[in-house]
Amino acid sequence: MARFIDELKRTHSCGQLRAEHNGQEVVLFGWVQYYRDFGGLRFIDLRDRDGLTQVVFDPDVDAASHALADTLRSEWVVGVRGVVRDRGQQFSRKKGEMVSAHNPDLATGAIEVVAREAVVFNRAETPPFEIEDDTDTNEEKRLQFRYLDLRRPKLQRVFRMRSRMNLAARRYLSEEGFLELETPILVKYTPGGARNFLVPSRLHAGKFYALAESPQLFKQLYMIAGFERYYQIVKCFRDEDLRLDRQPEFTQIDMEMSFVNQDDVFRAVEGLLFTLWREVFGVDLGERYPVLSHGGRFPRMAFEESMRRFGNDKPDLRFGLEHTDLTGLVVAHEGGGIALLKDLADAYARGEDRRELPRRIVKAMVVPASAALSRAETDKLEDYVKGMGSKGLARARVAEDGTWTQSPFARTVTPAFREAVNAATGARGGDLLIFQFGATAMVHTVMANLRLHLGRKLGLIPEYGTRGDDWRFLWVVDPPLFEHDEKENRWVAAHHAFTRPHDDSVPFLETEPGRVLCHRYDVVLNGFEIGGGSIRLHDPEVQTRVFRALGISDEEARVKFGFLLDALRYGAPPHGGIALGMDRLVLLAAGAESIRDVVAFPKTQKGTDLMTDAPNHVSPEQLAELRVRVVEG
RNA sequence: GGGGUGGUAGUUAAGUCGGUUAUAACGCCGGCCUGUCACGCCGGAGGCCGCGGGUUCGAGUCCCGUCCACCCCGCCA
Repeated sequence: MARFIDELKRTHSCGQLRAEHNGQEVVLFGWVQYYRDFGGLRFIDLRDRDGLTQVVFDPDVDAASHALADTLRSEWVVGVRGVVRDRGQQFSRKKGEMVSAHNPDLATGAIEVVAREAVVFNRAETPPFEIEDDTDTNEEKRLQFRYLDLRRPKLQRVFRMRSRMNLAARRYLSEEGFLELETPILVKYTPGGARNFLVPSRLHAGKFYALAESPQLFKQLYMIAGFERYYQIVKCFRDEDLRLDRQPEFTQIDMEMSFVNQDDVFRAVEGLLFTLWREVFGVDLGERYPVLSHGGRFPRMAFEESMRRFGNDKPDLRFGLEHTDLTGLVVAHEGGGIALLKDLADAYARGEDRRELPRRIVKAMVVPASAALSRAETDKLEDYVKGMGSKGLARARVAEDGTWTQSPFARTVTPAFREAVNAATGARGGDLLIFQFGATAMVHTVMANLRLHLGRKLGLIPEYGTRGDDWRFLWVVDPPLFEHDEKENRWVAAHHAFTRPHDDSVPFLETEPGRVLCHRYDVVLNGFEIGGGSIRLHDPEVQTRVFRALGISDEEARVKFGFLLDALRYGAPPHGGIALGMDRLVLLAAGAESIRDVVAFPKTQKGTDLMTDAPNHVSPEQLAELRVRVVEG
């Protein structure tokens, strides 16, 4: 029977001991963080998930453990029995006088544990990098040794936060009458939306399951089944390209409610987010977000306004640098003397482009004079936007008298158009105007990214994370139900095909699909979409018309969504819901740099796991059993 | 699929106009040290310069290709 662990049980954690424990005998287990060897006297800092405690090995107290301490190295796993002692005053050889031996930088810095007995549970190879918070080791190496990276207190805090968040969410939702219900992960493939990962079926050669991209259809079936309020903290899978805030598998706090409208969903989500921020992050959002006149908490912005002012549907409201849409001015001034814009104005004049559904637009942004961007810097911005499909970055420096200099437009622009642009954008002397024109989506993408890029560059927002408690929540509401696919020249569902259109939009379903708005909503925080959902379409008649607008035949609809269409015919309650991105919530709350910092075992941007080397090849025998053949590409 | 950034001891970086022995810090190993706390001091080991090809008398450095990681576009809520 082993002395430590079996007989000597851990009495305290390494973050626990204080002066009040002076004189107690304790048993600590942990990892060697640092060792400081004076020959005669040896110190180690012992680390467990709670903190660090200094252990001193004194030959006059116990010669055996003092000798053992000579062998200790970083990350060895050890147990210590010893006595807590106030560090008191000690003679400092460096300073030549008596000084306090307390370490104010350490929570346990008032005390130390004098070892009476020690054991090495396990030695450790020299780790490939040091286990400390301010590591500069690159992420590739840290992901390869993720289990070591996860030892760093910084990451330990993130995953404790995740754990508390799970608990707080479950408690809140349970108290609000939501039932935690499970949904399948192996599901039927349904086309549209995100790509699914496919799983070959051994029992049905040549057939495949899909990994659920979300529990969407099943949570609706729970509503039809009469459970009224559902939630689940659930993994979802999407086989799409990755980004800073996207992993191929990720976690959602998924919710669905019956007999509710949009306001009801908003209130439930606001309540949840208030709870999480209060209980997990210690922030009272009530100070910034009192109850508003509509009964909700967070401000709301129409999708159209968000696109117009910020160029995307997830605006970061922490700073300005808003966009101005100049399309109307350009048309009114017939290009304003600028050859590049004349063509666009003419297209509108001929009716090829329409204001309701513009294929091409012109936008501008004012960079304040205080930014003092140099020519070299704006040239770099031009390279940056070209990477996003832009042809260039036209700009104009506004002089005190309102004229433009340093601009390809300066020579030909009409004074009237110039003044109109200055007025519309609010540009003043010294400011720099930045223009984008061309395909709508490209202009929005470029301008939205430029805004964020400049916001960071000018220090209006930090490179990542949040300064102080600057949490800016927003509901983005009323987006169009359909998007126009330019390549295939047809309408496609902007979200999924079961989103409820606005009642006053329904008449446009057949005539002008682009004008149909819907009860879809995203909750946005500091430029991240942290959740999205919709009120679902439960009226079979309108559902049929939506499918028709999408060019989906009844037959096709039956093949794709038959089970849900059937279910909707058997008495579906009005219902709606939302899914919150758990990883993104933690990313923001923890002030992390990337989603990989808040996922325990994340994939790289190419979807590989550097630690396990997934995905990998499998044997021909396995493939044969699945009746799958790999084709060389 | 496209654009950009990076890859040099275990780790992080420097490496000039192509030039002969590729530097530094931390870490590691050995030694000394009874009050340190990122201890200190002395000594030492450690390199496929991502990989492949080319140019050259000579390549970490120039050229071509390729792999890996990251950021972005497309894609994706």
